[in-house]
Amino acid sequence: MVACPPAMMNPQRTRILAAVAAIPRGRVASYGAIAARAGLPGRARLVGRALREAPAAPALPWHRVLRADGRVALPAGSAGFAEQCRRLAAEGVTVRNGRVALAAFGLDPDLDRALWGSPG
DNA sequence: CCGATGACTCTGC
DNA sequence: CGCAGAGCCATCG
Repeated sequence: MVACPPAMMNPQRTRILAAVAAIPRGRVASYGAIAARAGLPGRARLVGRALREAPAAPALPWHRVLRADGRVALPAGSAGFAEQCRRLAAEGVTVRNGRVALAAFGLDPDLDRALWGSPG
């Protein structure tokens, strides 16, 4: 029998999920930003893995996580893609052709720095 | 240990 | 805007 699925509570993943959960409603953030906020700079892929293997968190606003260019990371046409666009729209986030204007809905670097206390 | 894969990102053309 | 290459790191065979 399998000891334990890879979905075990890891400190790293916990931080990632926490960073995702910290995204304000109606706003979006990139994988890289989440990774950085989770203390894992350069591990954007890890964020994707965490989200992919973290369906155990129904309250997790995973739909607020987009790629660095504001596009939905999921393949267009997939269930997840539609779901993400739907949830974003429900929060007032304008999704245009599977893409979100980070300039309008993305977290401002300056404001982010002020709120999160990142070194500047 | 090595090669392949992936909800990533940056740079160059 | 699109495509290709390289860098990145964790997981799997």
